[in-house]
Amino acid sequence: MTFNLHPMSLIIRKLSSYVTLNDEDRAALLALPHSVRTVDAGTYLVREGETPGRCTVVLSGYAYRQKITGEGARQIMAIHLPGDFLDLQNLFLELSDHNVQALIRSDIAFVPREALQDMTVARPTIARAMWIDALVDASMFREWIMNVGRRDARARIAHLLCEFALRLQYAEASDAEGYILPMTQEQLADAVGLTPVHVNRILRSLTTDGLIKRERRYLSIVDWDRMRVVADFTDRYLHLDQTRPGMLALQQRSQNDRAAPMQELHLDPTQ
Amino acid sequence: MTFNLHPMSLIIRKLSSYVTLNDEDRAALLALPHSVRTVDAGTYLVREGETPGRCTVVLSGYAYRQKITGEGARQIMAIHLPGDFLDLQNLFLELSDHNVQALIRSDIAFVPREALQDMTVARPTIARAMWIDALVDASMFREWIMNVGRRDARARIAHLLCEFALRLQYAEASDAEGYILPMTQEQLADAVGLTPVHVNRILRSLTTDGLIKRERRYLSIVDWDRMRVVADFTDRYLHLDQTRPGMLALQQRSQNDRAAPMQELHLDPTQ
DNA sequence: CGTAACTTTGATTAGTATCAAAAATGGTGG
DNA sequence: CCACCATTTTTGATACTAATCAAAGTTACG
Repeated sequence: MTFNLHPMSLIIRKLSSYVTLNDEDRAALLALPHSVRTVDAGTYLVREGETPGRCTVVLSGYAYRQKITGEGARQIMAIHLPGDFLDLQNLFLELSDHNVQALIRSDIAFVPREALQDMTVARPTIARAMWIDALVDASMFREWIMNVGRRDARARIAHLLCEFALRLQYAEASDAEGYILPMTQEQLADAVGLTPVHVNRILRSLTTDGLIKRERRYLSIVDWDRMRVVADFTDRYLHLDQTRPGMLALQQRSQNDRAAPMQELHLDPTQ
Repeated sequence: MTFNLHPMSLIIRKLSSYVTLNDEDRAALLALPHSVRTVDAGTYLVREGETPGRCTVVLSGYAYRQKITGEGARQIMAIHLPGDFLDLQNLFLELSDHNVQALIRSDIAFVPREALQDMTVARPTIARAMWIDALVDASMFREWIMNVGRRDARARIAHLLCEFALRLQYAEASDAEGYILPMTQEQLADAVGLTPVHVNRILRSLTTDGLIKRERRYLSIVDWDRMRVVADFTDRYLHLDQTRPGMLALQQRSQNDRAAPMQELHLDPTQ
């Protein structure tokens, strides 16, 4: 899978989902200095403890954020799709607190950090969009804390599968039927805080229960209604409802097809 | 515990830990419209699904971020200390994806959301500081994902206790000996993804093993060296190393006293 | 000083991890 | 195009951590 478009067009598309860019904004983005490289699966894009001198953007493929505990256990904290910025999380922090790796062979754009930092001053609208992007990432981190902290194995895995389906659909990187799950079961396990063996068993149980279908790595969610319940999935945390010129149609569709209102929570925890 | 200083001075102090504010920046902050209110424990400061019309800052007391699963289980995703902004996470997002509540009776400052948004355009340095603050929050979220996903019960709890100790010390809200743990064991459980019963057992085992000491809610870490190992704790994710005029002394001290170098990880996960 | 909230303890169960190994898949070079 | 090897997925048997259920102490508070 090689990348043909102008790399910055993907970024423009992404930022346009958060704010309305004017011509100058677009011109500034197109003028950003950058290089593009194809990297193999596993290539480190950012390393814990280092000061990234550049910001990276996924053009094609996937990347993931990861840390290793003192015991050697790995926790995956995020998966990134084409169009995602990888280093807004580090843009203003001296030392990276986690690793970022390519999940599969991917095309990556590299932009000098200073160029982006300068842009945050020169072009407030772009700054705002990048800020929003970082906030949405943070929201996903919060949901993952909940996923791993308070849902059982079945719900955790189902939740991750739902999240992928929706994000890929929004990124227009999947057909309506399903998608190619880009991760091994071991990586899945590290994303949901389980063992690979257990992930395997749950995946099959989801399959035999008629919630999902799998052929090789191709996965489709067969019964969205039941799946949403099992996964305890609501898409609010993805913040897909921001101003998205030109994406409203898609948004509508997804809301009808799959995001039918779950009954509202009105729990009032004692404190 | 009532709050006597000018509310904005706390914010200035906080932001100064990330950037160098000039007189105009300080003046702009002091001129921010705001109100102060004392709220009881449990008071909701932000509700999931709502659009917060104001940004809140903890002046005294504590606040926490929280979500409830469909099954009714609560996950606490962050604890905030005096000086922390609560709504930078929502500043540019339409609907809040989580709840924020006061942990104990607290003094809270409310700033109109637009006033802060305007400031991000008018005063880039302040914008940058607020952005950094949000990024540090995100870093803490990542660490919590790892805590809850890949550490066992003992390490999880120990880690949280270490985090508190360090953050409180930096906020100069604790003496050198220890601190008042502001949470019930049930809340602790919800922060680390365990049951209160199990938290209780682990706390005692940490006590009998001579790692911590407890009198009522007052907690002190007796053996930092062993505690750091048990907790798998490193403070990098707190990003206390940003430019901090006037706080270098404290930082030095903490590095000598408690943050002695752990042996570096050089694990190279297969991918 | 009485009551609600919180902490502590015990006994049992459930959910995942661990260990081990076989089957399937994917890629590579001959 | 096939044989081979590494990786990934699947399965089984057992161990263990943490959850659950239940209830007694303890502390905080009006």
